[in-house]
Amino acid sequence: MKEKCERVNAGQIGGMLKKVPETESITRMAAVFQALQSDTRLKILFLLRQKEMCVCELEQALDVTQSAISHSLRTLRQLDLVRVRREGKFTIYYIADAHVRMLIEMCLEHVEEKHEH
Amino acid sequence: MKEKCERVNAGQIGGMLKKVPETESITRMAAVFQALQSDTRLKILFLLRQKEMCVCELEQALDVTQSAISHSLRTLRQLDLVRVRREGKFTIYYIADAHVRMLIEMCLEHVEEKHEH
DNA sequence: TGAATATATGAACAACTGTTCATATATTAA
DNA sequence: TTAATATATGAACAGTTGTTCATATATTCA
Repeated sequence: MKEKCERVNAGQIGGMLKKVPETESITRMAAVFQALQSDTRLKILFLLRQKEMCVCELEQALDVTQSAISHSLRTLRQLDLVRVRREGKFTIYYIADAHVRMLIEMCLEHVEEKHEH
Repeated sequence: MKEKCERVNAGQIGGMLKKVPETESITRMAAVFQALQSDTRLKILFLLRQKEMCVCELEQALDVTQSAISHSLRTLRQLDLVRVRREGKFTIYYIADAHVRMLIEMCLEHVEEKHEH
């Protein structure tokens, strides 16, 4: 650690660093936000927020290939942002939990608020 | 639109699509999540959550160059996730608003919950 | 069984991102 | 003024991502 700026209080900063989540959590969070960073995946979540859906329904709703949707769903699934249920030959996807709903709603509020004036 | 899967109800899907935020909002959200997807920027936010800080303090706390921090801060600033205030020769950064705090807290809860069992 | 439908996966490529290095600008103090 | 400190910016490169295409697997129904 270099001691440069007069505002720096090394002890205080040390204390603050302890309150930053551990690297593993940060990396996991980065992965979650990274999954939420694609237009396609966001649209999928805003659809699933209204009703659980199978892949073909999503395919009908979105303007990308079935392959792209499937890849997107896998990403969301791996981070437990959506969950799956088999129903005969259909695979039904749905939003995992309230956190996920909150995340996209908070973010939507944030971006819409900024453009109202 | 192709009409394939027997579960698809084109009318219903049309109605659901209307409730998906408009493309501009989605794109803006994607940009916000994209900004939150980097370890460095997340650490910055978890530090700023505790106390507003100048760039050198962040430099002291994080293990990246001043340039990298400055670039990261610009990204966060452009999306109104953090705001700036000049104080003499220092530039003080702070979390923009409650939405941002919520976003990182929701995500942290999500990832920590998943690893407790 | 076999054909049809539904979904998943791997490869490949263009596009994008984060970092560092080098340098520019802004502010203060001398 | 000039020197020192604080911050910002542009270029460039390695690494990562999202999509499509081609193909594989799984389930149902005849």
